[in-house]
Amino acid sequence: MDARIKERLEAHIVATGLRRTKQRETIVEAAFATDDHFNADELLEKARKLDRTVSRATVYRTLQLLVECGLLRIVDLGRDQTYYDPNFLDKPQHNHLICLDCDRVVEFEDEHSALLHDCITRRLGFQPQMKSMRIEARCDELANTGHCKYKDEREKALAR
Amino acid sequence: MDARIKERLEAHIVATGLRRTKQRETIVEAAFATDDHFNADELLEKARKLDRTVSRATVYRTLQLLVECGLLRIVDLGRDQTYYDPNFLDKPQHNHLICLDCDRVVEFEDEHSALLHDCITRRLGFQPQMKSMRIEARCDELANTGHCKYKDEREKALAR
DNA sequence: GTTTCTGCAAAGGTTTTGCAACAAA
DNA sequence: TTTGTTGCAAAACCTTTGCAGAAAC
Repeated sequence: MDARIKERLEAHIVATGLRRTKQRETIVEAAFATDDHFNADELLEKARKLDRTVSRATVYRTLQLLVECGLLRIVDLGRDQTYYDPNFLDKPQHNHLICLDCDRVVEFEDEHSALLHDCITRRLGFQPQMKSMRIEARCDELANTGHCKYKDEREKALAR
Repeated sequence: MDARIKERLEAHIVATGLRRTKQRETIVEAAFATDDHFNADELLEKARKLDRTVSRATVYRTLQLLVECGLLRIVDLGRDQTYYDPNFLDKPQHNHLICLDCDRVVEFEDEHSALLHDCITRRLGFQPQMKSMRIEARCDELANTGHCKYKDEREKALAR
C-alpha cells in the first residue's frame, strides 16, 4: 500500500481530532490492497478476511471518511450499487471505459480531455472542479474472434 | 410532445406484443411534457396530476420500458436517486454540467468530444457504444458577484 | 475521565415483485 | 377467451442511525 495513503489519512485524523482504531486500519488496508473497484459489501468481505470482527456499519462509516479526505472516489459503473475507486492518488485524472460484453472496467488517462473539459466549462461560465468521462463499448476481441477471455471467465464464474 | 416519441414507443409496442394502456400513455405524457430531468417520485406526482389513479409500480415499470426503447436515459447527477433524462431524442450526444453551488444542471453538446471519445475507445481496442461526460463546477456569477439567482431560488424553496 | 468508536439491530428510503382483479386484443 | 397490465401491499435491497458497551486519548 502506497505510503501517501497513510500520510493523508493521518493528516485528516490529526486535523479533525479522530482516533486511530484497529478496525479502521483494517478496512483501509483492505480497500487499498489491490487497485480493484469495489462496493461496500465486497469491502466488508475483504476486511473480514483480515479481521473477522469488522462490522458492516464501520465499513460504511469508513467509506464516507475516505471519500471525504479524497482517498476514494465514488465511480459510476452503471450498476445499481455505489462503487469506489482507490486509484485516484496514482492517476488523479483517469476515466473509465466499461465493456458491455464482459463488464470489464478499463481505466484510461487522456491528455486532451482535460483541456477539452476546461474549455467547455469556462465557455459555459463556470470554474471546473471535477470532470469525468464514461465510455461504454464492445471489445474488438469478441467481435473479431467470437471470444473474449474476460467474458468467458465471467460466464464460468456465474455458472458456479 | 414530439411525434417521434409516440412513433418509437408504438414501434416498440408492436414489436414486443405489448398492449396500449391509458396509464402508460399518461406516464409517457408526463415524462415528456417538459425537458426537465426527474426521478421516479417526481414522475409519479406529474402523472397523478393527469390521472390520479396511476400507481407507483406502473411508473417504475414504464420507466424501465422507456429506457429499454431508448426514449429515456438514466443520468448520473451525483444524487442518491436515479434520475431520468428525456432529451436524448433531440440531442443524442449531449452531456451534463452540474453546478456545485446551486445543483443546476446545464446540458451541453460539443463537437470535439465525440471525436475524442471515439479515438480513445478505438485506441483501447473497443467499438464505442455510448459516451458521457460529467462536469462538476462552480458558477462565475456566484464567484464574481456573491450571488447566483439559481442558488437564491433554491434557498428560498428550501426555507419554505 | 472524557470523548469517540464500534457492533448490533432497527429504521429509512428506493425499487422490485407476487398476486388477484381488470382490461386490451 | 387469452394474455398482458394494473394497483396494492409486501418484500428486497442498500445504506444510515440510535444506542449501550468498549476503546482511544
